[in-house]
Amino acid sequence: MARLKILREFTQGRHKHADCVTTALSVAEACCQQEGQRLTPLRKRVLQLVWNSHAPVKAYQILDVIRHEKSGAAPPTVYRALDFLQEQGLVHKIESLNAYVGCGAPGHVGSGQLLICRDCGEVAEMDDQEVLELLAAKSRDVGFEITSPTIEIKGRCARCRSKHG
Amino acid sequence: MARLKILREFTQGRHKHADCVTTALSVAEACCQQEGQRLTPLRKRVLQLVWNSHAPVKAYQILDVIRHEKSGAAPPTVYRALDFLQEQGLVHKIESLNAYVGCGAPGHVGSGQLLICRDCGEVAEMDDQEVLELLAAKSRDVGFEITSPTIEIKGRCARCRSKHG
DNA sequence: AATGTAATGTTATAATGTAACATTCGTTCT
DNA sequence: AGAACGAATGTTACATTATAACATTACATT
Repeated sequence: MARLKILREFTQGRHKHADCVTTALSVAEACCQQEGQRLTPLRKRVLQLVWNSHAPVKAYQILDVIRHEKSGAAPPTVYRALDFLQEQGLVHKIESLNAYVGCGAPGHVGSGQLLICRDCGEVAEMDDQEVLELLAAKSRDVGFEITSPTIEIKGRCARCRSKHG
Repeated sequence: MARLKILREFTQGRHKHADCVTTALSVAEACCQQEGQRLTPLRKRVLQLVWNSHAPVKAYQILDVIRHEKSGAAPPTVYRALDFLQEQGLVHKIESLNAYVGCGAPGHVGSGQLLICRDCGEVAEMDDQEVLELLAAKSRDVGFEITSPTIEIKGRCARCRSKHG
């Protein structure tokens, strides 16, 4: 089973979450630097709020926080930051939940496979070439050329399975 | 490339679309009959409206039509019908578009792979066991057990590719 | 400092979806 | 036939998600 990359793992029990956030932010800094993009304080703050949870975060949850920090924050404040972060591949939108998660490996826009645990709500991300290639091959059989697949898989993570049967 | 089933094809050029609709409706009749479910006139009409296009249809587009036919139609009128149709596997929701398409092979809830053409907007549906099995295997490697995958693939259909390069 | 673009602020509204309760319709039982 | 029950629909109100459009501010370059 080569080529299975994990971009974002489930937290198996406790972990030092501050580290996830710190890492994500410094990776983001580096990534934007490289691309000549500006990770402004607002964008950085939104990214931090997305990373504050291993479960998907909703735009209006972020807005609620930002409102307490900046008077005059409004939906576009948050959506624009999220759009930017998505373009940079720093966050993914989970379409089936209208919510957002941080991406563990930016530069890497919208191709991973998101694993969403129905019990604990956490989201992991795989990036598997075999899956993409198989999908591409099957699509080609129908004459279809893939530009961007959205793969969101609901199920149960290892920890929840071992916990309640 | 065994096991690749096509549940819903792209329309390659013209076709007698009335036939798609007629077939879908009678399949639905049979399917509900079998399951002891009631395909009421309202539900049937909504299904028909979903099938009227090979492109995804929005809930409020359906509502606009229904409003002209029944005074007092409101969002729940449509959403309830759509919920029922989804439960029966007669339509799929495309999460990334907030829109609906008819399913070519009911009884078959939420497992196909939707192919969405960025140019013409049409949607086809594959149901490929290999893809599902590969995803299941890869997920298992991470300890994850799939309950329901959402696979929505954007790209270009054969016809649009041959038409504009 | 002057200019131009990117980012953010601000107001308003559009688009999507659901909660909660009332009424009607169909079936079954007597 | 009539009563009684649950399923389906009607109805009102509102919650959630997202964008348009225009004004202002911040930043980089000249």
